[in-house]
Amino acid sequence: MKKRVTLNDVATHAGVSPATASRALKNDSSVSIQTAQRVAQSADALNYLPNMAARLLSGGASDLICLVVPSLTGQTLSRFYYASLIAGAEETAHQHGYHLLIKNKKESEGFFSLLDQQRVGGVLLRVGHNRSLEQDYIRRLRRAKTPFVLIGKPPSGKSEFSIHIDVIGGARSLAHHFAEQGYRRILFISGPKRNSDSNDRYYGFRLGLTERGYKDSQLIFAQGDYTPESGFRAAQEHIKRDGIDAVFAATDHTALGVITYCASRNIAVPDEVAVAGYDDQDYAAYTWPALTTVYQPVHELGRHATEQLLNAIRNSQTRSDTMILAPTLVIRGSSVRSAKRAINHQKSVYGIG
Amino acid sequence: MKKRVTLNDVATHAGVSPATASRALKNDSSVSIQTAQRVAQSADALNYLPNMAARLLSGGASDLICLVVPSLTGQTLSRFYYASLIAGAEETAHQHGYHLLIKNKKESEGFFSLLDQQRVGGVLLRVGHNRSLEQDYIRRLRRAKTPFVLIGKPPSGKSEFSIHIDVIGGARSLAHHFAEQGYRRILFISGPKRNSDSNDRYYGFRLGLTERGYKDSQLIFAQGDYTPESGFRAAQEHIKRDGIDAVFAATDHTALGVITYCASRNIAVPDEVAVAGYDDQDYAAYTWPALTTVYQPVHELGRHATEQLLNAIRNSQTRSDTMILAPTLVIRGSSVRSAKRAINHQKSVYGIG
DNA sequence: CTGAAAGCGCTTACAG
DNA sequence: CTGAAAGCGCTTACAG
Repeated sequence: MKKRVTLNDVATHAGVSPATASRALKNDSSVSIQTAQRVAQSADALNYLPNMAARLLSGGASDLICLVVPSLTGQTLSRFYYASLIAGAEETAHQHGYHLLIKNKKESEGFFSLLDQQRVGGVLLRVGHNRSLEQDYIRRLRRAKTPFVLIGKPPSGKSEFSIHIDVIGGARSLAHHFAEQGYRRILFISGPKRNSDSNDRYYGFRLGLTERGYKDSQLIFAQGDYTPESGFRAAQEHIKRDGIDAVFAATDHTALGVITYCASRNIAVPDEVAVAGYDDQDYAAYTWPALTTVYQPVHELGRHATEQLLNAIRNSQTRSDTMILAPTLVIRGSSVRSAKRAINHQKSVYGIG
Repeated sequence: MKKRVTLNDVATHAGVSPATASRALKNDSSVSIQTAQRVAQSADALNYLPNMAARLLSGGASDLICLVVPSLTGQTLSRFYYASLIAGAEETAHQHGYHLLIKNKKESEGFFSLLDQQRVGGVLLRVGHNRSLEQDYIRRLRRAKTPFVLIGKPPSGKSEFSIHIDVIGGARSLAHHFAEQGYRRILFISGPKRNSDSNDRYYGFRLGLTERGYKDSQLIFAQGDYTPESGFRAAQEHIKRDGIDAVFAATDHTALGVITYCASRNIAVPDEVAVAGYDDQDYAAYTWPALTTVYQPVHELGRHATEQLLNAIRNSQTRSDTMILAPTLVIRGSSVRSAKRAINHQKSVYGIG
């Protein structure tokens, strides 16, 4: 069993002191270029890997990044979203030699102890679910001087680096699409109360309708919770009673509940009632009819957030920019009323000739 | 800014040496009970948290657990599955004071360096996708003497601790259900080639049919890849040509493609063709008709795997048991041929009748 | 630009 | 059962 190679070995090999080797390896500008090169070569030749425990103990930086998310299983939305987010973050972290730690937001003590011990080099914090808890996190992060990036909109009043998807814009463009199709009485089925994503979807959707001259009375709000069941129920309660001709559900899952309700009651989609969702889940192209929805670049969100964080770590700069990613409206059969066109659309989706 | 409290502080407070305090805190049997209690109280009183970097550097054990998964985004199956698995593992790890690291299996160098440096206390390795790579992992894990638990069936010939869901049993019980319903010509749509899960679903399903007296010629195999699209295509190719009256898709996603195909061709489900999937995705209860499927306790899988790993870490015992979790057959409307009602629904829903 | 030295906070033989 | 001491592998003032 060969001994692990240490900084000392590298230093000896390069003919310098461990101190110099240490500096050279972290690109300290005080080291001469030739020395730095020599050390780099030696490290390479010996296949040197720094011992993180030692580095950490003596005040060095950690190569761990922590992604803090709300419960992975709570809402039906979450699994899809967070798996993509984690994948994007992990991939990017790995490319830069970092490792990704996952923490549940509600387990704050565990996280804070990590922070107090400076065990993580940076933090990705998903926000928008529990402002006061999130404020606690931000406070602790600041105190620990640990770089962080917020995923979602930052709690108001603070300026942090944050990144989010333009949810309002996505919902707005969907409203414009509905307007083009000429729908007159529209049902919106929300996610859980106080969920900022759901609120933004409602806000953007209403904004888009207003811009197209709709009146408040043409938009009906139903409380939902992101589940298919809540979509089914809201459809059941409102579609007939309120003469609804189009439904925008805050989530594809919820839209699926609406489609199921319509199927069970012989209500033709989209000809009697148009339906749209949000998220572009895996299956959205394969419901019947295929579901109009908004694609969110969640994987890219994970990537960019991590890249920004690594930037902040390396430059120890505290920027407070906001980065916004654009979603994409995906129009499918469930919201396009021209029957023939819809059929053709289906055909092309499924490669039917 | 208050100084961090160290082992030394605890030792002083308890009136013992740091060495004794260290031993007491890790329940070394050589410490007297009274001393151990006193130290524990002091640690409590001072709110002591061990410095993991220091512990690690001096040969102590890590409080990190690493979960190694194949790509989180590759197959459509994966997101649902891995988000649940991660959630179960994270939750359990946290309860025991451990932190969870996520690694992509294909990024093996990063993982191996973690291993070589003894930075992780234990590893959860998801297997069943790439035997030779997985063998490499196991070899390195053994060499590093790092405790690990395999999630999935272990590569043959080796005895390791492993845990998996009884996929064969789940598919078998679904076959029995199909037999009860009296279906005569059955289409199976697989996942990707060489995917062990998919193979097990096929194997178990065929076994179940054989047990009920079916002949080989009554079961038709179609190659799929877990996507809805592959379900649509396989249905298109086989259902009419081969006179299929029931379809078992290796995944709910794929089953959804089959249902969509049937809807697009006015084929009544389940009255003309019964459909079943596997996984019990969030939406399975909300397709039309609701999808018969097999629920897999993935969250529990994550929990149990982590618990077993922590056991192995604490007792430094090398067990080689296999733990098997039972799936649950969930019978819904898509496979139960009861009614005129269903036919009428179908007709009106899709504007036939 | 470089080196000698102290120190980070623990663990673990080694003595008693 | 307990303590003194060395050491884990790095980083970083402090001198030059």
